[in-house]
Amino acid sequence: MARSDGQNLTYRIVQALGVAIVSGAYSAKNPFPIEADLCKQYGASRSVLREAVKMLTAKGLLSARPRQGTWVQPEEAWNLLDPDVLRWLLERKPSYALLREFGQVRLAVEPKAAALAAAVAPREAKAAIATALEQMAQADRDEDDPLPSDIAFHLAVLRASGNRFYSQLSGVTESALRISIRLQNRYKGVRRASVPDHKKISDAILAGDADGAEQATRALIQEALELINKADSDGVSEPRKVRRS
Amino acid sequence: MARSDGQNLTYRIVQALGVAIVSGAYSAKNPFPIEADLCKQYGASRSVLREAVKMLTAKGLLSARPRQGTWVQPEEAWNLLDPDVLRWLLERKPSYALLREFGQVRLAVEPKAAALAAAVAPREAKAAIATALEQMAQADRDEDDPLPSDIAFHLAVLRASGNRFYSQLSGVTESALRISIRLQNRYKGVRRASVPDHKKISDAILAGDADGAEQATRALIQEALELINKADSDGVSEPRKVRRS
DNA sequence: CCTGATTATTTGTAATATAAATAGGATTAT
DNA sequence: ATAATCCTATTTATATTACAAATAATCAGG
Repeated sequence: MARSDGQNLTYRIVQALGVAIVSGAYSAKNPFPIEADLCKQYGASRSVLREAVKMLTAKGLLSARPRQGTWVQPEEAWNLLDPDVLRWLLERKPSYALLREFGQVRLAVEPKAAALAAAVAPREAKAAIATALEQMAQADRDEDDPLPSDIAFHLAVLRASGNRFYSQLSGVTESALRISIRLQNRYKGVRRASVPDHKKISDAILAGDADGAEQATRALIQEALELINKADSDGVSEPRKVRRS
Repeated sequence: MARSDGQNLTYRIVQALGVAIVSGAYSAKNPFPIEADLCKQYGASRSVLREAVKMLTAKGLLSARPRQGTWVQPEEAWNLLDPDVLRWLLERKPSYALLREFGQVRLAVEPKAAALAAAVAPREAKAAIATALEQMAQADRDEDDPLPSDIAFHLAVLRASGNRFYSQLSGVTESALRISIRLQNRYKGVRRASVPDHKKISDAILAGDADGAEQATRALIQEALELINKADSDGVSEPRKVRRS
């Protein structure tokens, strides 16, 4: 697994420490503990603990030096685009600021991905988009939760772009979408998935209409972004923590 | 250090293995070695070697299971947006495909970053952009290498956007820009830094003209991207490996 | 007060032992 | 013969201990 699930002790510690770090649990008055103390705290051997710390170091969260200890890196050094890091941040410390910033990324990227998908995606990739749309419509009719198919739709578009960096973003988009859409639900009440808006995108991509796909996607995400800004300025309570999956 | 420089044994092994992995050194006929063999190969203890492997696992390059061994993840799982991973890829295995894909990312992101910078950047951040432009002009006059100031300019714009994800991208943009601009040099002959094009961007940002900044940036990157495509279809030799910094 | 040696602390590296997981082969029952 | 089960070998996971290296803090001597 690429993700840090709870399969073994090391990954459990990575998860626990990662969450604690991005939640701001460590600071000047509560510095990051030394190895020995963390071993005691988690009941783990030095080997395991050091491996966990090294994984967090690889994600830009920590840094270490002999005698100086191990410390939390400044936030600018964190690999925000690492799926684990972004997930920890969004699940434990969701903020309108972060949602807005990620919304801006989506607004920059997804319309271009849709345009590329329209222009160059192979038949199967386009089919995956159509399938996600169909499931979304189905969920809408049955008044099921549209979230999974909504997410699947956006990921399918990113993947269909054929751009590896965009595909890569699907990993982090998944977390962000989950939080964003939950916010929309709470703000607008029971969610009616905007099937027609998504259908416009899908139709344009299937028809090979790059411009149309780009504009339709931009409109959709612009709306989501505006909702975030509106909820923020209206002072709607910050999006709540989410249960771990 | 967030980057894997050669400070200690673990990081040297991370670097060596990371490069080997992204270069495709391991495959079905040459599977990733078991711990014991890697220890011998690098003359390191199991602790050090395991910590290095864990760091590469955190970057999505490796995965491991008891009895099954450690193996290289499929390329889709690699954290392409990890600065180390992208640097290894671009330095060791630069391809037009990857440069084009990263160019598409820049084309999506940088114009929006410039627009944001024009709209919201504080005075110091704008000043940093102006300074980079000035150094670029200076280098141009003195026929010095314009590369460092060119890079500094783009990073300053990304940072001035105030969007943490865009700032984050500056880490990976640095590697990609270095390769891209080298390519332009070889293709167009001695490079004359396009100071006027960058000045347009800087002026618009300083004037708070978001649309102007966006369009000027788009034009600049579009040109760079077209050059990559042109060099590719003209069959110009693939960009060469770069010495390690 | 400064300078340089000393010490103490923390991470870095090494070596070894045992546990857990599991692919693949051997065994047994039907 | 086939299927289910057990066994075994291999590889990573975890634990423990020891020592090395780096360096901040302390102390001694001028």
